[in-house]
Amino acid sequence: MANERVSGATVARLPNYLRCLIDLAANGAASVSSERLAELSDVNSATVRRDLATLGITGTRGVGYDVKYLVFQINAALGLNQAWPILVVGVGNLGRALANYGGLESRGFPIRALLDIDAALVGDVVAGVAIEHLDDLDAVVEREDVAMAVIATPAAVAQEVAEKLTAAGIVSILNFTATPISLPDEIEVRRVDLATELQILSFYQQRRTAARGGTGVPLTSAPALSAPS
Amino acid sequence: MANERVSGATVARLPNYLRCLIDLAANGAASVSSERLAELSDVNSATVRRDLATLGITGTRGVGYDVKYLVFQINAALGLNQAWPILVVGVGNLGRALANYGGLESRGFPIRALLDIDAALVGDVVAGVAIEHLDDLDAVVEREDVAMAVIATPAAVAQEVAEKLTAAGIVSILNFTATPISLPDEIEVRRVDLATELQILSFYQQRRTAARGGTGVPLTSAPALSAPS
DNA sequence: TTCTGTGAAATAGTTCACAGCG
DNA sequence: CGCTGTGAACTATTTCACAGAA
Repeated sequence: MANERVSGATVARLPNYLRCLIDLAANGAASVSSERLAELSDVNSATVRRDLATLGITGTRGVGYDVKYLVFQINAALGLNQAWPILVVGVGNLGRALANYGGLESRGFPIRALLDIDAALVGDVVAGVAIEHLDDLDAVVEREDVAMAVIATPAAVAQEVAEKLTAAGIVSILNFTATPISLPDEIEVRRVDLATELQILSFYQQRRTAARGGTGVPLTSAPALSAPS
Repeated sequence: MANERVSGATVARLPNYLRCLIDLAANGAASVSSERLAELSDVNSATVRRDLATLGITGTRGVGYDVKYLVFQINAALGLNQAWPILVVGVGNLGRALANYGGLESRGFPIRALLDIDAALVGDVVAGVAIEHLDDLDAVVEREDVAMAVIATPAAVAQEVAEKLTAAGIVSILNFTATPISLPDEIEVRRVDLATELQILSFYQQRRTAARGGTGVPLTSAPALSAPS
């Protein structure tokens, strides 16, 4: 296969390219220039060209890239030419939100199972999927042939759940809780945390406010620091 | 104020340091070495030292950093010495999940308002907050003095909602929909998209599978590409 | 002696700018 | 002629490694 070593930065941009390309295709565009795709994805056009070149994807000089081919190739690079069934552990509000959100199924990640430790929930059907008990994890993984899971439990049990998932054969985990989980290197984990995102926003917002002379916001400001030499 | 220019990479790590430090403090640790904090945060210790130095935070040679002081300083750097009230637009499953998730309130982001366009929802109370109509946005922003908002609507209306938020005076937005929104530079926006995260996981998973000789997974593999010279 | 603070080296990622293909 | 593909310059970020403070 053609891909050498694809940088993390490149990988992170691929889903965005894909989304833009799907829009373009829906609007009937047959080809697209790196310039245009760059504009839609909010990156530099050289970056687009280099990312694609890295994947071994080639365009036509003087014309651009074939939209359909590009979609196919990026899908292939991301491993999306097949659907990846997923399971969701934790059917609280968040788990339900995920189950009812059609965007996963439509983008190639059908939710095949919902698991919880609460026996009272077992058997309830959410978005067409019956909730099963976490104790049956092994059987579920085998039955549905899933390799990816989303953890939507309370943070306190995330690590424990992650270990069970790993033991059951899950190899990629999206952790939606506030605590990071640690697993062997061969398991791929990504964490998404709302509070983290808001805190980052807060940093920039605070800075902006400070730059404006601190109008309005009554910051309990830190004691002045002696700057290091 | 002591902060020169803090890199985005550094800012993104601060919430993680903070979480680790709060754990340490809860366990009674009075001081922490960069080595230990690095280990907990899964980064290199030199990175920790440099990040802190960038913020003007200084430790004690031979000892480490004072945990409580560090928490205070990072909080200050992130602008978290005050609470940032937020509002959530879109009270579907996701909006409800956010409203019921205590992790935001406890980390300094109390949800002060829930807005929706569906008149049938207006007046319902979710997690102690009454749903209001999006048309009343201006009044709500003024009344609650909020500067940050989370968009949890269907993707199709995200852009429109974002513009209304901006017009109403919101300056930081967390976009939880699949489509990016574009706004003037002075508005800070972050997008979190589930499918994007899963696609990134998929890339690494596919690669791992391929490396193992493709056992099991029946990938519709792309036609072999001629590698560029 | 331990652990910070930081020059300097190394690595990663972006962008320019242009030769050259279609 | 327009646009790709890519050397080479540039910028950002990480990491090493060590002088020096407590």
